Amino acid sequence: MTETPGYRPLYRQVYDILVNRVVQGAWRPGEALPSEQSLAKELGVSQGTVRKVLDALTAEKLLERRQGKGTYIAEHTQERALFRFFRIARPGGERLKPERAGETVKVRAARAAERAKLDLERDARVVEITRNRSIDGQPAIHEVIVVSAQLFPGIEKRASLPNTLYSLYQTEYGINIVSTREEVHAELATASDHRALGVEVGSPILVIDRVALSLQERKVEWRVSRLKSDGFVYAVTLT
Amino acid sequence: MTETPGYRPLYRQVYDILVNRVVQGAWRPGEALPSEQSLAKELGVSQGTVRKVLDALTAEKLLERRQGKGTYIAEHTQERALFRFFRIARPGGERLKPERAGETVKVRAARAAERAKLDLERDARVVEITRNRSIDGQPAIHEVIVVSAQLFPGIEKRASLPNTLYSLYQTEYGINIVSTREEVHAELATASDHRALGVEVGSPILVIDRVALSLQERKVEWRVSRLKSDGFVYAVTLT
DNA sequence: GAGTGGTCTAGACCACGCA
DNA sequence: GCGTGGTCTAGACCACTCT
Repeated sequence: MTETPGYRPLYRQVYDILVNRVVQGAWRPGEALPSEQSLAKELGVSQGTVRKVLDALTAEKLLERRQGKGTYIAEHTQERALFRFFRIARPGGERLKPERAGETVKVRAARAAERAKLDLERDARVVEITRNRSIDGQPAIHEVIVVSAQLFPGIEKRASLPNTLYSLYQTEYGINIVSTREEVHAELATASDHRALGVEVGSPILVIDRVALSLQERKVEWRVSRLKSDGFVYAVTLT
Repeated sequence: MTETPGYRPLYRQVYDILVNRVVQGAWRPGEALPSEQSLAKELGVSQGTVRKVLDALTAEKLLERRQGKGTYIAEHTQERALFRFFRIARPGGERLKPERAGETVKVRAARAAERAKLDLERDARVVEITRNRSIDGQPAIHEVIVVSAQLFPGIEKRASLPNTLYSLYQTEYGINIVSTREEVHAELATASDHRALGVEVGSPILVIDRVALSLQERKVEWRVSRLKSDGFVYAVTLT
């Protein structure tokens, strides 16, 4: 995948060092990094080189920079995580916030499809979270979320899971979700959709199949969301 | 929308100057810009400042830089335009290329919905392009594309339109499409879908509603694509 | 070898946040 | 007033392309 470097720019090395530190939890979410000057001195490079790396990491939304204050580990707060990866809106563009409306959690052996999606070992176990979500008080989304039980030990014993799981992954397990790959298609509502969403059997349903990737490109979560299609759209801006 | 600058960094001014030149067609797609040094001298700034701007424009995919050669206006080639904004794939991720399979073009008065979507005047006229597309020889997509007749004079008289309209917009009309806003939802196939796509009435259809924006954030094109849903997905990576 | 973009440095000054 | 990030400069050297 990655080609032979042959030549490895300084800022690339600095980049790897800093990413490693972040991954290893050298700083907690929300915590400030050392200043450009001190990082530069410590790593033996110029401030400009450190700056280039910090800017790149900021563009990747791993860090946040505030003039006059410092550079911080980006936090997957409820708000931010929600709007970064939650793409459901009203036709025309109005952003929506889903509320939670029922959830079940269980641990079981991984199925073949799950092992394939998440690159799991043959005897791996997974945590399955099933949740229904409402928008404006109406049932709208039914989600099945699958993660490796090994990666998230004890997650099934938590009393309540946050609305945005990604902030939990980050703060409790040190796993940063930085990107997702989604595939969207249309289906007809089944009897189970009728029970979960209150739609008629045979009405159109939008199905969103998402794999969430961590900073190290590891496949961390598989999530299939079934969305009632009248009054909602899946909205994306491509650039 | 835009706030008062109050303070306007040099590189911002240089950015605006260069974007204006590109928009005004100072260089043709594929053509090389002057070197960093000569731009710096001409604009009275340092090479580093010019570089920052050129890097930013490269990130926006408006320019391409090649070490040892120069900086070029990015071309919306068939290949690149296709893969940049065409998000249809096989489940699992395999990218697809659509073939054209029938097209009609007409000019008519804009409807209210079209005026709203494209910010058109009350008496505006539009060009409507209806096309069917096949994938692997099977009808798969039905598209209705609407653009302002004023923005694209004579486009309806062209003998044949390219597979990717965006390269035509760029080379013949100097309009660069840099982003799109898409809304995806599910519907049931109608009789017209049955005729165009060969699917049964009542089967699930993925509908993609896209507005394409030019460099100046102008709404240039409205496109509604109806996609047969078995065997195809709308695939996107969020970061 | 000449010319281009790519990396890196050292140092200056500006804008911002805070004590 | 101090420390932070943000902008800008001038100059050096490296890597790549073409002649």
